[in-house]
Order: sequence, then structure tokens, then C-alpha cells
Amino acid sequence: MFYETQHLVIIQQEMKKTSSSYESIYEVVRCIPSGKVATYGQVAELAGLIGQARLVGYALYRVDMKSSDIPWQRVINAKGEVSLSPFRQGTDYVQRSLLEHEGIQFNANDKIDLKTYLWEPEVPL
DNA sequence: AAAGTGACTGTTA
DNA sequence: TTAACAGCCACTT
Repeated sequence: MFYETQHLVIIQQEMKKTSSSYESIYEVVRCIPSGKVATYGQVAELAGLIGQARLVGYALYRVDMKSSDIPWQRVINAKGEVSLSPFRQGTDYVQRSLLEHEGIQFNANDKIDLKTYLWEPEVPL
């Protein structure tokens, strides 16, 4: 997709894929720089969990704001929008607010231009 | 133990 | 362009 296969191999070797532990996911999210965003699928891929975007969403749901060392707000869906959910109790608005504070702009359709803001990892961590 | 449910996504129509 | 679908898998009932 966006990365050299070689890079993926390296990253996957370093990240443990202990299912039921979301450490690899959190590790990737921590690498997203301020002012950039990553998609759920992208994070899953980098964490060695290809095709399991939903797992990333679930992992972030567990963390949410309790852990301040994880920039959870920088993960959005593939359409470039903040994923909404009735269970988020307004934290979706908080997410948008945090991103705008980092300099990310939303267009008239409440979407983020991925061409401009999508995180493109250097080789590797 | 089986079935339902999501902070998802690529494909198909 | 948008929308429905089918995979996806940990968790909860």
C-alpha cells in the first residue's frame, strides 16, 4: 500500500503480535506526529495486523482519554473523517477539536484531506 | 457454546 | 458519488 514491503517486514518483526494485547497498536499510534493523521487500516497494517482495522478501533476505544501518552485523536477512518459512535459520548467532538488545535483543517464536509495530512512513516522507527 | 456487535475497509453495483 | 456487503476478530451475552 503506502510502504515498502521490506519496511513492513522489519516493523512486524519488532512488533509482537500477541492478540488480545494491543501493545503493537499503541506503539504505532505513539509514532504518529502532531499535525498528521493515520487511518485505522494503516495503523493495523503497521502493527502487523493487516486487514484488522476494526481491532484498532476497539483498542483505541479501550484507551480513549485515560492514557495521555497515546495520541488517539490522530487516528481517523479511510474516508478522512472522524468516526462517530453513540458510545463515544461526545469524545468525537473532542477529537476534532484536538486535531484542529494541531493545525489540521476540516473541509465543508467535515473531512480531512488525506493527501495533505496523512502520515507517511519514514522507514522506521 | 453460538450469536451479535463494533472508533473499519475494499469491492461491487 | 454513495451505499450496501462481506470479510474481519476480540468481546460480550
